[in-house]
This record gives sequence, C-alpha cells and structure tokens, in this order.
Amino acid sequence: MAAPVKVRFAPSPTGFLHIGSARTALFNWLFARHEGGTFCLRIEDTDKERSKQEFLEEILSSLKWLGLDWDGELVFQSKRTEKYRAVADGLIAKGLAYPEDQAIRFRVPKTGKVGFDDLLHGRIEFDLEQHVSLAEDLVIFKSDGSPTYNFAVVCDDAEMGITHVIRGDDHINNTPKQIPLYAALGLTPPVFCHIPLILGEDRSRMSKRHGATSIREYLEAGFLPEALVNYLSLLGWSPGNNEEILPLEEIVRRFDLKRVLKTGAVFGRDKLEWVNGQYVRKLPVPELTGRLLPFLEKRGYAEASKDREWLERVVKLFQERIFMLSQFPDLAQFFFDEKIGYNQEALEEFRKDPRLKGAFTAYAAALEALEAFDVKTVEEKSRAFMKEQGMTGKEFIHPCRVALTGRTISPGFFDVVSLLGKKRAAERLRSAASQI
RNA sequence: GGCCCCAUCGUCUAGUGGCCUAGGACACUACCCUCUCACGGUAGGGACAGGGGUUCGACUCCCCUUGGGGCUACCA
Repeated sequence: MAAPVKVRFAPSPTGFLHIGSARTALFNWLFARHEGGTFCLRIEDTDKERSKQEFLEEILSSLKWLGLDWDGELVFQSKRTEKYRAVADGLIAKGLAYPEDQAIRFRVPKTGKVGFDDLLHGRIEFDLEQHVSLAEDLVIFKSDGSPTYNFAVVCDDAEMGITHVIRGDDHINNTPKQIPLYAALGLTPPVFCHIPLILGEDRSRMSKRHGATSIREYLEAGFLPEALVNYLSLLGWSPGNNEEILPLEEIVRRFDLKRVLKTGAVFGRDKLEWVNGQYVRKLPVPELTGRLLPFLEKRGYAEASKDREWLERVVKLFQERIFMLSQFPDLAQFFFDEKIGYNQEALEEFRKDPRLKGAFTAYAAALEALEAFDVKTVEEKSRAFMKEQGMTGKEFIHPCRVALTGRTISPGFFDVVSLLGKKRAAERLRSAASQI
C-alpha cells in the first residue's frame, strides 16, 4: 500500500486568485480527490509588505466558488516563524548554515549535480558548476527575521507530510535549491510534478495584458464555475476519448496526473465561452433562473423576479441564445424595461410599407380581443390575422418584432408576444404605429 | 548571457513504432432547418518545425538545428 496522497495549494495573498494559479489548484485538487487523498491550503504570507487580508479572503472565496474544497485548517506561514527559526538554528548548529549581515545562509553544494525525478518530465538534472543561481549560498532567513520562500516551503512541505508537490513548471529551477535542504535536514523529498503554465495568445505566461486573469472577473463576466473548471481541466489534460464536456465527478474519476501534457496551453476565450454555453443549455431552467438573478439585480431588473413563473418562461427563451449569464439582461431587456429604443434603421425601412401603420393598430386590437394568451393561441390567431391582412409572415412579423422589442433580433416572435402579455404588447404596437 | 523546460491544424487536443491518405473540439466558410437571432444538423479548408540517425517501418525512439517559454532576489 502506497502512503496516502497529500497535496497542497500554496497561494500568496498578494493579489486575486489568478487563472493560472487556479488551474494549479485544480490539478492538485483533482489528483487528491481521484486518489482519495488530502488537499490542503497553505497561505504563503511571509512577505509582510505585499500580503493583504482582503486578498486572502478573495482567494478563498474564489476557490469556494470553483468548488475546490480543502481539507483541514489553513496553514499560515506568517505564524510559523518560530518553527523555521528552530530548523535554521539546527542547521547552524550542524555547521550547515551561518549568519551573515543579520541574514542566515545555507551552505549549498558547489560541485556535482542535483537532480530529481519529475512525475511528468522524468529525470531533471542540474550541473551545479554551471547553474549560476546555485553558486551562492542560499539565504534562508532574511535580515528582517522572516524566512525565505524556498526555505519555508521545504520546512512546511516536510512537516505537513506533503507527498506530491504539484506546481507550475516555472518552479523547476527552484527545485535544485530545495533538494539540498531536504538532504541537510535528513528528509526525503516529496514527488515533484511540474505542470505547464497557462499562456496568453502570444504564448507568454498569461498576464493582465492578455485579458481577464482573476477568477473574480470570470464570475462577474457570467461564467459558470462548473464550466470554467471543466475548461481549465482540459488545458493540459484530456480524458483521452474525445470527450470534452464532463461532469466534475467524471473528471475526478478519470483524472490522471501522468496524462498531463508537458506543453504550455494557450488560454482560449472562445472555447471557454463555448463550454460555458454548453453548461448554460444543460442547466434546468429554474436553476438557470436562480443564477441569473444577480445579473438582473445588477442591471436594476430585480423586480422581474417577483413573478418567478413568468421569469422562468423568459429565461427558457434565452437559454439557447446566451453563452454567458451577463448577456441575459441585455438580450432580454425589452421584457424588463418599457423603454425599448427602436432600431431606427428598421423603422425607416418599415415606413416604406404603407400597410404597416394600420396593421399595427389592428393587430393590437386583435390581440386585445383574445381570451387566452398562450403561445399556441397567439400564433394561431396572429397567423389568421396576417392572412386577413394579406401579409406574409416575413412582411408582418419582422416589423412587429421591432415594434414590440425595439430590435431586429429576438426569440421566437409568438413567444415574445405571449410573454409580453396582452396589455404591454398592444401598447407597444400602438406606440410604434404612432411613430411610423 | 547562463541554466532549465517545451515543440501535432490559428487554438485546445487524440496519438505512446505499423490501426494515420493523422481523429475530435473551438474558431472560420458554405449549405440545411427557419419569423430574425441562436440552438441543432451536414460539408469544407486547416497540422506531425527542419535535418540527420535507429528500424523492415517513424507523428511516435536518439542526436543536432531552429523556434517558443520559464528561471536567473534577503518576491513568492
């Protein structure tokens, strides 16, 4: 029996949760859940200047939003200074480290090779005589009394019993600094697995200039967390059978660290949007409606949720027309707002047909005469009305669509009429008639 | 500059020596469906960076070149 897996995600609370970090967290989480192991969080807040409480809260809420739950208590490096100090003192006592200008330096080996077996890359070796950054003794305690990253990481990973260190491959060059530390401490290093970074369109590490990088921005843009997680899991990994839209449980079940690619993947917004659209379409309407509520509120359409049944019918009309939640208030605006702003070009076009003005008015009356106002009835009566008027569907429906919605595009016309209701539909038709 | 990593369609990827005249998805184009839009459906263009080996046989293994990226802090 192999030892139970224990991994960690170790963010620094110096900024929002970056999409790249989130992917690293996700792969750690997927690996832990797949193996039935433990996924913990360690807050690397040794940089007192840049670490902020608000960033910590932001990171935690982003992880929760993504559904990446962690095990056990948070470990704060800032609260463990004593421990690091004790370890450093031990090193000094053994002559393996020494104070210098208030700082403590660890004597690193200057000749030979340092290497490790990476789970993904296989053997990676460094020739100490050529690796300039390894030539100087490693500072493990700064002169301000706080431990350095490479030192704290080793102490913590060892003490927490981390079995697999899964991190971005930008850390490959840190590994040869950490290995000698494990040796000096008499510890066996964990298994290292360096996964590729997420890239921007120009193939350089994804950063703000490539667009949205914080998880919060994706939440606000109207992405579904399960869609973002699905998409992220496909960056550098695939189940191997051409399947792409997979429920989280299935991703967990099939996730295999060894199948992760070594190549950096470009973050493609287009495909993310497509994946999100797939999830939007799969959501039961009541559920989708609930998720749209915050976006409606933000636009001042909170009133709309009072008639939940009606709102759900509206949502259903747009379920296949949006791929991001944030699109809904815009596309369905004419359902929530009486000010509909006519598409002027279209209006101009309709003025060329002398029949329209009268048809709008007559249609308004025809609708008002209806007893039932369900979609089926509306469609039947409307088609009969068109026939009476001697107008084709195209001649009549397009102008009416603009009269009712202000726009040239909308969900099915009869659905719109029915959901707008008798009163509002008639009002808008008359209003339009007066304007052409 | 030095060190390290990487290399299949524009992008995400399948592929682990013959199943590949390289499969899927996004995007793009055309057509179908149709009251517009979207969804859906069908079709199409589009890749193994280059050069050497190894082998009966290389997208798959090795080497070189080229290209890209990362790291080079008393930041994490």
